[in-house]
Amino acid sequence: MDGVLIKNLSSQVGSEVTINGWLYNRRGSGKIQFLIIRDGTGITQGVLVKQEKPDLFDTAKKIPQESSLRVTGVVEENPKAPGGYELQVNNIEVVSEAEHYPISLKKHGVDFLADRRHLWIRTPKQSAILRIRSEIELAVHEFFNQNDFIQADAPIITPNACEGTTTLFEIDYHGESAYLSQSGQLYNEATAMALGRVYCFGPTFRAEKSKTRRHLMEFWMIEAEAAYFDFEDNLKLQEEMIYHIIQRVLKNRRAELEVLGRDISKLEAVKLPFPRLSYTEAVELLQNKGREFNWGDDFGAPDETAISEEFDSPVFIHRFPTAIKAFYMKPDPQDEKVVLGADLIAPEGYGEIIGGGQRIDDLALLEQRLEEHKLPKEAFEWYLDLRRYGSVPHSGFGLGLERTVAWICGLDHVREAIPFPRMLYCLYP
RNA sequence: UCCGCGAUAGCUCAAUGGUAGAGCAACCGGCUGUUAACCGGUAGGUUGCAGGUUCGAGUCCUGCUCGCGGAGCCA
Repeated sequence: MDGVLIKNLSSQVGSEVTINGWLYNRRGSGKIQFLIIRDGTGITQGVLVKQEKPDLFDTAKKIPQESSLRVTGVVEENPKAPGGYELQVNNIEVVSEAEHYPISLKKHGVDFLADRRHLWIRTPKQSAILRIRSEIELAVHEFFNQNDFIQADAPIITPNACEGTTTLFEIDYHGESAYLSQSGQLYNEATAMALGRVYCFGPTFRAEKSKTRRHLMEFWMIEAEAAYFDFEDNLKLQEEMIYHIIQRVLKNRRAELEVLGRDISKLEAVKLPFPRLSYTEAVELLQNKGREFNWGDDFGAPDETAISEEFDSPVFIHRFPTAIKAFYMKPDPQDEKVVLGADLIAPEGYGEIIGGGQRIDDLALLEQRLEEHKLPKEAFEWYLDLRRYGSVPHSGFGLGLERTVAWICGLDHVREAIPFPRMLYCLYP
């Protein structure tokens, strides 16, 4: 259909255009009214003066909130208008008159809005978040493409657990037990041995009964894996990717960040290289801040927040005790008590957004680890093959998309970082 | 699974154990540049469910249901 996007109105001043959109709100008096119109790219207003077009004025006055309409008018610049431009309306075609809309523009609670998520996403803040999410996804693809990574997606339905420890969603696979993927990493290691540098991007499922602002049952993860990448290569890749994402969002989605009221200076403060803290140094930092923490414990959310407070950029915590990390993590040759793994902690208390590290490339050690973790060796035979046939040093990581979106947008809960969040006991809509 | 908090009009919230109320939304009317517009009026209730205490319970007690926040686990 013919039409101009609201975001492009600035180039149409003086000409008559049609906007295909929805009626977001209406303001005005008995003699003049302002139709607030949204189209997914932005918000503008149509102006109607009763004296000039009495019939159209009365018709417009009766159009209910969220009706779909095509508004034709002449574009004018006006600093009072949302977005700086407005339409002197000449015609309105109501595409579909809406029933009484359940979401008013006033204050609502989260429960109420979450139950109507399919409508909530029409509001300026929610749609701004989803536009930023899309920008982040584009930035990721662009970054990997520029760095010679091939997208090779991992399966969603898997025969066994990758790490074996977390709870999985079980499904009936034609009479056989199967599970929804909780990580594509093991498959990434296989594709990396085929393609060199790979990444996968898709939904991931965790059935843990987690009930916090950082957890979803279904979330999207970007996982990269590269052959002949050592631990340091991997950290460098991660920080450059995050930096690239931030720069692209700052460049292309500044207006959306402003809609969200995000403190943009916090994002501009992110600088390369990111600080690196060994686990042991992080423990000392926590102890110096007066927190009770013993070497060998894993960090809780409040610990991560306490560490991130010390830095403007995301901070790497590396070389964790072997006992608290996954079976495939490569031990540090300098100190066998720790592994070459690192978490990236986002600033402002947003917690871990990346987990990654160098993988064990030695067959015997990997077999020993599977035994120690009491994992069924048969299920991992194909994975062990990767060490039998041309094993190489390799490293990778996984980035949680929703946590990244929440951090960049300054959200207080990851549920707003995805169009339709799947949370504990929350499966609708 | 554990700890804490909550459930009153469509929504957001009030109401010492003593007649359930306001703002917004809806509906009617007014207003010539609005910015979650504003002003006047109308209508709107099995106070989450089931028991109990009391002359009297939205309010106190017990159980249940649902929701929220946090912990653990993790991205």
